[in-house]
Amino acid sequence: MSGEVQGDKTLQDALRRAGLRVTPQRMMVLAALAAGEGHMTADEIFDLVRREYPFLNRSTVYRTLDRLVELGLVAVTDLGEGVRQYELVGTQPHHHLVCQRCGETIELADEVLQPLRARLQEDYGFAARMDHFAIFGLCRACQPDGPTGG
Amino acid sequence: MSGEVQGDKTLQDALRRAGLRVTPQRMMVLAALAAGEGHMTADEIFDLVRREYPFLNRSTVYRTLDRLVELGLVAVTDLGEGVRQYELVGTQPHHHLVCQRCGETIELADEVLQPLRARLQEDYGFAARMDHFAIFGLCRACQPDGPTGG
DNA sequence: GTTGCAATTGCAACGAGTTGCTGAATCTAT
DNA sequence: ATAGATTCAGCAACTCGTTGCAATTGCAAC
Repeated sequence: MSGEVQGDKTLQDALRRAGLRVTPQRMMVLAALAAGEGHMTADEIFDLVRREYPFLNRSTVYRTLDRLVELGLVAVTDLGEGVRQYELVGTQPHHHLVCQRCGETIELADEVLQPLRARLQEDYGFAARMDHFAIFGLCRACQPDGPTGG
Repeated sequence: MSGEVQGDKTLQDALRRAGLRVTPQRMMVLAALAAGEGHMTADEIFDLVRREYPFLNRSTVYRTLDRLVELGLVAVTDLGEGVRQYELVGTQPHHHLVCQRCGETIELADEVLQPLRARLQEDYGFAARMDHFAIFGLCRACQPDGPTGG
């Protein structure tokens, strides 16, 4: 990842504005996230960065990801696979319905969550951060027989 | 066992109906869940059961809890504390808003999630299992431009 | 009561993620 | 460019949770 990725500067600024230091490790984690399309696990990021910088430590990756999530630059999601998925925020937000039986995941448009988000803000004064959400349950095929069936 | 709890029979039946065996370990895990009020971690359950039955293994607790969750008898929630919370389903379902900054948790009535649940069923044919949900974000006090200014 | 078989347990080893500590690096001010 | 203050990286050890395997147990049929 020796190439400057579009947005590097922006991400650097975001770190600075939050009072965080800009370190090579952080930039490399960010670059890895930008290089990968969609979700990445911490380990995928770890491996990708280590191709160029083999001294990076696992805990650094995790700590960096935690900071980025706090900042709202990165979204974490537990899709129930035993590993968390990380993703740069900034693209179109989307979410997932995960079937607990067959494992299928259905993509969910963000607008479906808007009413809930609005209500939480109004009634509870709570700013829900649902950048990349996972909702568990049963997909159509795995449901017993619908509401009327048995 | 000294821990006969109201509902033991019902829970036994539920296991049987699901084709699962009724084992002392399972009943003890269930009894522990019934004894504890509200959420319990796997370790709390483990410790509680081991007071009477010191030979119980950790993995048995986890596997039992997994089965119970599959059956819908128990709800798991990750409140972001690094440990999962388990709770017997059957009481009034409730959920939590968790502030990522100060850690405060606000209880959320189940009815707030009904519209979302209904829409997921209608539009996606997906039966969301939200027994005990955690939604992360920022509470009123921790929001940059809150009512009292930032 | 005994038998047979599948489900379940315990064990040990593993994988993901976290934490306290110390030396190193970043940033600010000069 | 340098010094000082403070954050951050790397390490190692730890916790929570999972998994493969062999021995055991629950349950139903005899």
